[in-house]
Amino acid sequence: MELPDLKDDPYLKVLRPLVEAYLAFELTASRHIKSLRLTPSQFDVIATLGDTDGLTCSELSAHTLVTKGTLTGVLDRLVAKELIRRDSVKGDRRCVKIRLTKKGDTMFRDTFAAHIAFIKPFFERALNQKDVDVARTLLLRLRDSFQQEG
Amino acid sequence: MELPDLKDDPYLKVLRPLVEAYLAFELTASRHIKSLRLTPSQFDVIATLGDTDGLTCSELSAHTLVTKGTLTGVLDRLVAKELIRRDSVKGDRRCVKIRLTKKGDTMFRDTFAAHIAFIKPFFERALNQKDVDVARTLLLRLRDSFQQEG
DNA sequence: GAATCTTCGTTCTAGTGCGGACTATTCTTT
DNA sequence: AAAGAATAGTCCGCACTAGAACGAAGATTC
Repeated sequence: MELPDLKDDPYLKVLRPLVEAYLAFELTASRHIKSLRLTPSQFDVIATLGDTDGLTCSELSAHTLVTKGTLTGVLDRLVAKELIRRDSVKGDRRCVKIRLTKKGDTMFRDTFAAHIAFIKPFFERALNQKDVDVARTLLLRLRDSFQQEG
Repeated sequence: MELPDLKDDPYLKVLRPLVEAYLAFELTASRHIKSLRLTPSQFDVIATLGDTDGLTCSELSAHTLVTKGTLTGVLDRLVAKELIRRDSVKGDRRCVKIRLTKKGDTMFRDTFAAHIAFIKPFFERALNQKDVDVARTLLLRLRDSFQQEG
C-alpha cells in the first residue's frame, strides 16, 4: 500500500522511506529465495523449523508471518516437496507436529547460511555500526507506536 | 518473510526491526482502509488517481505497488464499485485512461485526508522531528543499497 | 513499406493472504 | 457426568502477488 505526495509533512516524510526500504529488501531477499526453488513463506517455515524438534501449526504460525489459514496450504506443498512431515502428537489428538525431513534439514543447512550471507552485505554497505543502533532504536519505537492501541 | 534469530549479528539486528516496523504500520493502515470498504490495493489506486486527469494502466502500476498483471483485476472491481472508469485514448488505441468517477472523487476527498489524519499520530508519538530526519536518511540509504545491483 | 522491436493492457498459473466457518478434540464449569 | 467454552487444524471465498505469455497496436529500422 502506497501513499501519494506527503513530502510537505515533516512527520509523514518517513513513511515512504520506510515502505521503500522494506520493499527493496523484500524484493532482493525473495529473489534469492526463489533461486532456491522456495517461496518466501516456504523459506520462512523451513527457517523457523530449523534446529527445533518440530512445532505445531499454531506455534509455526505464531513464529512466522504465515497465518493459520494459509499455513495448511504452505505445509501441503512442503510435504509434496518432501521437506517436512506431519507427525501426530501423543496426548493431544488435536495437534500435529511439523518436522523437517532429512531432505528438509539438508535444505535448511545448505540454504540458510547462504541466504544470510547474501543479505548481509546490503546492510553492511548502507549502514555503519552506529547507524545500525540508531536505526534499530527508531524502528522499534515506530513499531511499538503502531502496536499500541491507536 | 521472516528470518530467525540473528540478534548476535551487529548488522542484521536491524533487519527484524525493519520488518516489524513496516508490518506494524501496514497492519494498522490496512485495518483503517478496510473500514472504508476498500482493499489496500484499491486505496492505493484511488489515492494515486486523486487530483490527476487520469492515468494509464502502466502509469498507475508505476506509481503504486500494484503490478500490471494484478491491476486489471483491481480495476475491474473498482469499476464494479463505480469508483473509476476506463476511457479510451485518442491517438493510441493500446492505452486506456483510468479516471475517478464523481463517486470515486468524492471517495478520494472524504477518505484520503481522514486516512492521513489517522496514520500521522502513530508517527508523531514515536519520533520527534530530528528522529524523522535521521530515520529517513538511514532508510533511504538502506533502500538504495538494496536497489543497487548486488 | 515490410520486418522487427517495443509498448499496452489482458490473461494465465501457482502460491499467498485474511477472516470466518467448520469439525474434532480437550479443558472448564457446573 | 453433562454442558459449555476454548483450542487445533482444515477448508472456503475473495482478493492479491509476481512473472510469463499473449495479441493488438505503435515505433523503428532497413
